[in-house]
Amino acid sequence: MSTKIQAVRGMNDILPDEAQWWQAYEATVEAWLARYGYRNIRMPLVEHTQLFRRAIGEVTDIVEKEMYSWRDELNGEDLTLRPEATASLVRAAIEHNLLYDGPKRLWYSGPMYRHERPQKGRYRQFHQYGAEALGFPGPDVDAELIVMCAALWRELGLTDVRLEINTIGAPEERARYRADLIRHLEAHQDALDADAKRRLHSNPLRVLDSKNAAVQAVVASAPSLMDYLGEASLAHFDGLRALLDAAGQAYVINPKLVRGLDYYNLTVFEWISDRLGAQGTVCGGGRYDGLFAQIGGKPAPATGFAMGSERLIALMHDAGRAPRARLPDAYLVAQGEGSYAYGFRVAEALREAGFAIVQHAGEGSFKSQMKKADASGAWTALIVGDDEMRADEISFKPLRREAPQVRMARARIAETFAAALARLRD
RNA sequence: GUGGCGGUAGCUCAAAGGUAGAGUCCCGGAUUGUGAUUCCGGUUGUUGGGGGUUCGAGUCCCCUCCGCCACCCCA
Repeated sequence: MSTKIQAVRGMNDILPDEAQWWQAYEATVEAWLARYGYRNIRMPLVEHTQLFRRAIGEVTDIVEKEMYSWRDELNGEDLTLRPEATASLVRAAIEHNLLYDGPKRLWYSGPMYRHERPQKGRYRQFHQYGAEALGFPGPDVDAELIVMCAALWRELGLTDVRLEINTIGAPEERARYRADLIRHLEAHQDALDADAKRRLHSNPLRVLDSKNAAVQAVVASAPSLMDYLGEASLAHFDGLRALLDAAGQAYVINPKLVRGLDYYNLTVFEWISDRLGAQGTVCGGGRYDGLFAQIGGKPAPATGFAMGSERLIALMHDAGRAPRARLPDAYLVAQGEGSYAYGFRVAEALREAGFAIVQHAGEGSFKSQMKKADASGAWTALIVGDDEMRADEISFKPLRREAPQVRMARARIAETFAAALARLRD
């Protein structure tokens, strides 16, 4: 038995080289959200288990077998690490009456937890950004959400992300369809696999997107949900399509797209990439007009999406747009009695002026300090030794351009340094 | 959760049952306080972990952990 402790399965460290990509991604996404008028909201990672059971649905895979749930022995509460954040966000909106003065556009981000078997693009702790438009009933906001995603993909440099949309109607329409679908599936029971049989009564719509060929044959002859939609549902869908068309946004209608969470109605959509293997969905969402009432709030229409950070960042890697790290403007090398303290005052003065300065710490010969200066990627080395201290000066040595080393007075070092650096970067 | 493939130095990978290696990285040196190129030298390690077979196991067997792929599911 090893005594070495490692990270929990499916929960990954994001090391500095990779974190650089995350920071570039996060900066882009958050600026983009702001441009569409979405405001940040932050919910806890832990919620009462009941919230997810009621919001997501008892017979979904998430609730049945993927939630990190436990009983808090200190007070007997049943708690769960959030598997998604829409339920939390709606809970918060109800709890704080956020819609009292009208609709809201909100975004969140952070880790989510699902106990699945890990795979590339699928982790037990994964990260999402989500945008939710609360209180807007019309297809215009559905279209806004979809079109804004397309803008983000462009900005992240991603091509080959395609859009699939569908409508799953109103709950009553879906109930009538569901009854007929069950009848149809029952009539062909012997062709169904174990999974389809299990879902036949609990969640028959999930049978539609089965990958089993025999099941698909049964599905092909099944009634279509589209034929059960009333005038209002059809108008909503037509409205969405008209807006997407007007925006020049290409899409495919996938009648089998039903999505895994129970709270959706009318519009559902997914953005999918073929470059990620089996975990190709990069963003998914839809309308959930019933959720507010479902978890005990005043009814309110709502629509939104969540996108997977790991998957999008994987696509950014694929697209090859490497983020540029901020390299130090100078690496400060010091040698001699009292040189560190002297150098530190110089470094602080430069940092106050906004420069990134790395000061050598610890042991190291002059030569090895210079090697570190080079390896740091810094534009320049600042050198402090006995000579410089005697003259109250600093030596300035360019590292990336052929240019002479010069001495600078410590007084007004920030201005002198700024001017010299600007000349170097010309 | 089911099935398949894999795990050797920080990284990328060799070693066909017989002394664990290469490249890279890192560290030190090449005449006093000057980096990157070059040259010389050095550490890379319980071969993921545990057990078994064998005179001998990185190599064969079992268990386990982790990763990857597919199913499943979704972000």
